[in-house]
Amino acid sequence: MKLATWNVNSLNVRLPHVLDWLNTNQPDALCLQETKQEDSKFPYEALKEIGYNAIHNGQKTYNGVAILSPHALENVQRDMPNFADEQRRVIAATIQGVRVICAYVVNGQAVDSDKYQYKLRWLQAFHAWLIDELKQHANLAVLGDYNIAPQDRDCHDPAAWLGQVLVSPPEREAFNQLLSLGLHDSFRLLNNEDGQFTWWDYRMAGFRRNLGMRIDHILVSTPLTSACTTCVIDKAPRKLERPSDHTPVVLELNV
DNA sequence: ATGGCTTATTGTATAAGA
Repeated sequence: MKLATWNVNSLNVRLPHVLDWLNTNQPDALCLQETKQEDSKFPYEALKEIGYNAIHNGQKTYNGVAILSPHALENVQRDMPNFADEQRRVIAATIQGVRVICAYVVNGQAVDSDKYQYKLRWLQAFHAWLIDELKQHANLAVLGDYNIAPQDRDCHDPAAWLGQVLVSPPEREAFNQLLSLGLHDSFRLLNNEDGQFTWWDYRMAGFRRNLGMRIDHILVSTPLTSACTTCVIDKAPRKLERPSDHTPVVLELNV
């Protein structure tokens, strides 16, 4: 089974890249974030033409998450049941016996902002909800844009970013609290290299200079860890014309 | 040097992302 996550920064703009990537990589599930469109605009037909079913939890302009799969998407959940939120950031489904959660975690903007407080509250609710999900699903994968670089080696310049949003201690603590539930950063199960990033700023030639952050993650429950075979960051889509600022993370499992 | 790009909006500048 191949699972992937990709913040596309507008599915309307990125649809050609997504269709090409699906055709080339043939994942069993692709989780998208920042579709930035209402459900009525979602390209169900174009995806169906290449053999992909889709579920979407969208809104105009901001946020929006989707799961694409050639298989049946069962037991679909939109939004966290324990957290009333206007922002469409969560969708989940069971695919071939694996519970797949797609999440777009709050950015937080700046540590002294209301959005940062919302981010911490959101992560607290996410933690509580994942306790329930883990009780129900032994095989659980939580994919998405976490907007947290877990360690200094996941940031191109820890000194410049010290204490800032994406790396601040409370955010990292919230991430570690998710790991404490019995979830595992699949990339770090299989790759110990520094300087491995999933997002690069559009400005300052960030990608060319590898000025990035590793903020997109695939967490897996303990029963899935021994099944993980490879986890790679696919930088190819970031090199295309008019790319998303994020690039896909891809996990292969023997299930 | 708090910007640099990119996206969406019913816009002609602003907000947001990270």
